[in-house]
Amino acid sequence: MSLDFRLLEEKWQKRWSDSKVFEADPDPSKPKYYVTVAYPYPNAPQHIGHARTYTLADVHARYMRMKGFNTLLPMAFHYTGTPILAMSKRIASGDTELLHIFKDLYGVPEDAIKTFNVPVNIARYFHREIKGGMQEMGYSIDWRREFTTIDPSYSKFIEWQFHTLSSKNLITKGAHPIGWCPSDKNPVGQHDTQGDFEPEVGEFTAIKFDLDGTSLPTATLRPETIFGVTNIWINPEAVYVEVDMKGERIVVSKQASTKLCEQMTCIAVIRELKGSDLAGRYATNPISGSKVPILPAEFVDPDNATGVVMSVPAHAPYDLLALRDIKAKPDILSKYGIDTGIIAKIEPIPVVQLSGFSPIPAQDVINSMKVKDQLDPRAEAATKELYQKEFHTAHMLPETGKYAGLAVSKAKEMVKKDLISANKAFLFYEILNGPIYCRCGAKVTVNLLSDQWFINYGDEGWKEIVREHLGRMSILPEDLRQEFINVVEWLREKACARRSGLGTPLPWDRDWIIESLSDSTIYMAYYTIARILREAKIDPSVLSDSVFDYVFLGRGDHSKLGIDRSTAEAMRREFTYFYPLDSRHSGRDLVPNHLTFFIFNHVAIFPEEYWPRQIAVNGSVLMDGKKMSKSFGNIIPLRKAIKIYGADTLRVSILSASELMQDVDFSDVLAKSTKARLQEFYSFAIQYADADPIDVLSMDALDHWLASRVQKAILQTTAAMDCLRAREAIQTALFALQQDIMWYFRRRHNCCNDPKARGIVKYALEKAVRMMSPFAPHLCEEIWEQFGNTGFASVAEWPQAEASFINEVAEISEELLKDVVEDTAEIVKVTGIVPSKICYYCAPEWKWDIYLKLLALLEGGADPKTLIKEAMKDPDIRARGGDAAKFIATISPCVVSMPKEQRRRLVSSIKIEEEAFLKVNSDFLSSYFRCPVEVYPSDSPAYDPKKKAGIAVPLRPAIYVEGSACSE
RNA sequence: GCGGGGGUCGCCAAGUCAGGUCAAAGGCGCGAGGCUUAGGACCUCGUGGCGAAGGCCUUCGUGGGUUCAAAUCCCACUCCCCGCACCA
Repeated sequence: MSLDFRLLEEKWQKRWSDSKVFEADPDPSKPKYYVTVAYPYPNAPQHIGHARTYTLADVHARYMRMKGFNTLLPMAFHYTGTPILAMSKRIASGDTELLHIFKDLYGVPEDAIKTFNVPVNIARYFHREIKGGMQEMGYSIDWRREFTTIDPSYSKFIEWQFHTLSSKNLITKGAHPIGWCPSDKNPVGQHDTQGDFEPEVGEFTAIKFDLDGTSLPTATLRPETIFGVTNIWINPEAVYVEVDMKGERIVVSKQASTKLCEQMTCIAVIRELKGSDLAGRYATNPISGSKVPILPAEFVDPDNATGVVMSVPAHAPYDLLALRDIKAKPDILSKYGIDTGIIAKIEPIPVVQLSGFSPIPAQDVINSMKVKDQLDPRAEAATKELYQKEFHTAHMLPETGKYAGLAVSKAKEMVKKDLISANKAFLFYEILNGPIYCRCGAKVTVNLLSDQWFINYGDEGWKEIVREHLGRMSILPEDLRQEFINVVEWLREKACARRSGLGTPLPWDRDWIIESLSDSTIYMAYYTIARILREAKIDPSVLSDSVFDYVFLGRGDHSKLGIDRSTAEAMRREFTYFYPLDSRHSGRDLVPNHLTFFIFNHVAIFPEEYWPRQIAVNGSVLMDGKKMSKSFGNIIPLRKAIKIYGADTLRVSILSASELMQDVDFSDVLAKSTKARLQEFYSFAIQYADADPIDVLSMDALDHWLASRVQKAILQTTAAMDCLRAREAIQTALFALQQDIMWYFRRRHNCCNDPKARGIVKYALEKAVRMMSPFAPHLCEEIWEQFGNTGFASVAEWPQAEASFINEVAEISEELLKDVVEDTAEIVKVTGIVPSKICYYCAPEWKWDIYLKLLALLEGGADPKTLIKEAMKDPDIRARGGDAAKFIATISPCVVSMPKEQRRRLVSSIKIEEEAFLKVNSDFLSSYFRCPVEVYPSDSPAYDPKKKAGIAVPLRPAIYVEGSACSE
């Protein structure tokens, strides 16, 4: 009886859509719940990794809907940004690698690709693709509110956002270095480079050493070591130029002069000279005034920074090595006509004190890492290691004047600042992980954008409000709260606009496009009005700031907005009904940026009552234990996965494989076994479709047990759902409950034709179907319908535990029976006896009295150490004498180690009538072990050949197994 | 370096916040049996060691400590993953 999941899914998706069950409108008579999830960037199809976040959000929305909330889950598409532009360009230029990805990996049809030379067509194509996937997954989205971030109305909304931020002085302007293609005259991000390398920009301090009236800027990452300079290095074979920089003469490598042009204006080359022309001359240290020689060194790369390096042999392994090399081969000097005597005088000058090292730490590192010479690759590693250590732990020596005693990390900043303000240095930016090439083939350089716009997340007043609100927000999982707090602390100014890309132009400087992390922080508010804007056919041009002020801030007079009054009021109603956002869902990679910006922008723009309530974050998905990536070829597009496994299977697999923040390891076996489970659940459930309703009056102890277990499952599942522990919810609602039902079956001798039993099983299944409905909605709708219900399971009421069905005595008794079965089976197994008769001996009254007394003592807070003494104070127990003492001694360890909850249950329940209970169920035991079963009181057993009765303990009857030992 | 997450009995993975039902759920894999001409599917049992009576012994990254009791709490150490931005 194989079930066609796809057919079933289509059936229910159509019905949901036809009946508009997931369309939410304001309804003041019902409480609302508003869930959003980060909208997708449509430059590729989604894969099962994306599905995790969206499925969890959907499950959450579905759960809240069943709990009676008027729940809204909308979706939109984030067209903003540059990657789509870059892709379009690559397609237009016939890039075969990308064509291959589109065609073979993503399955994009040929004629669609033909349109991809227009960037927005890529977005439109994948938009449709992603949306199709979401619909096929059965997400309960209100599609009427869909939009894209390049819709003109959305742009007006973003303009309003930026005007509002600006009016609160949260937008600043400044200089910002970025990776740059000198040929395209455009910034380059990772997606613009050959091999997808993210350009890393490093900041060098170029310190100006005076050279007979011109200056020689030595570029360094460690300006604080200026005190230890013994000489300057240049590459003797490289070409240097003397240039005019803002009226000042400087000498740098030829390559550096080109780069300086990108980083500042007014560079004019005056003359070229060879590196060797500089060698042997002296330059003046701008801080100490001492003169140091300029020496040739091969390791100096003219294409790195200024091509001039200051030598600090005490702390820089390269410098020490170069000096050593030169000393070993003084003829290098004579080759360039330099007096070989000058190097003899050069001695390293220590600048910082690094504990655990000699005054010349560079020497220590060279020795320990066995670096040969300046061209040895280990020199690089040695430099890194020493720099790390010094930066974080070393302190400046007394010889460094005002910087003495400062930590290197502090001193570095101070020296840099002081030198720059004294015009003795300037900043020079360089690509650190270069060379990196733009896709056009040009080498990426650094450009200093002087008029960059920022959102000032470093604003202390703003941070304070964010901190305070964050403290009130719910963060799921709670473990992530600290990370959010940290992010708020180190957030600084964030560049918020770019020169290119899709998106909204900055309203006051239209050469800039607002970048994607800045135009996606408050759009959850836009969903509340998107439908109205479309339905009322509002012309975007009338969406002035005052309209948004009215709708979102309740400011202004609606008669002067320039739009229809009823429309304005409808938008305001919609916003005030659904806002604040109750839960924001996203993957954990967005914690340090989007999710935090989201809080920042909300508290800056909206009134306090509309600030977000909760953030829910989930981990990612691995494929067969490996990260999904194009190069591994292990990405399964979502729609393909749906075709293979079905939506419900995917939903349950992804959410049941691990808890919230852990990575899920998806695999074919996981999906297949999940599918089998769901299939089994379905086939099992429909067998009970026509069962009678539960008949409370005729329920026996076992029925009460199952009914009680159902209530426990409801309680536990609900608690798990409340903190989005989807895995636990599925485990409980599906697997645990199923196990209980299976046990019930065995107890009924696998025969459930009895209408009464069928009724109770259906009752349990009906609860399970409701609880599974958020996870496997299509399958549950199908069962729900076959169970004879009208309406959708998707909006059925979430089950509530019925207190009258909770029956601790039934549960304790049933546990007793399971324990008895288990213990008996253990004995049979270990002894190898083939049982011909089994006898059980139940503990006598007096043991129960003591047992319960001990439990009560512990419950009353007695110290486990003195429990025995405490118990012996009791006159009734003393009266029993030795037997009692012996009994207490045997059971006290197990009484003491009993979990609190169990102890409480036993103390508060009425006593279990073991003997009667086992006698009633001796048929079951007898058929289980295929032999006669007898139950006796242990104080007067009618048959006890091996004298076992004495060891009986409450809830642990003594067992005697009689039979022939198996000879093997 | 800073910040965050993690290391559990073949693999995946619960359990840790609130110490005790924890030799430690569940899934996968593996082994035995049942069912089948066989395979698959399915069902039952087993899957740290020992055990002819329900027990005992050794385990939760490593080493200490607290406690009647530690996978769980405290301290130290170690290894792995991720982020440190202008990029979605």
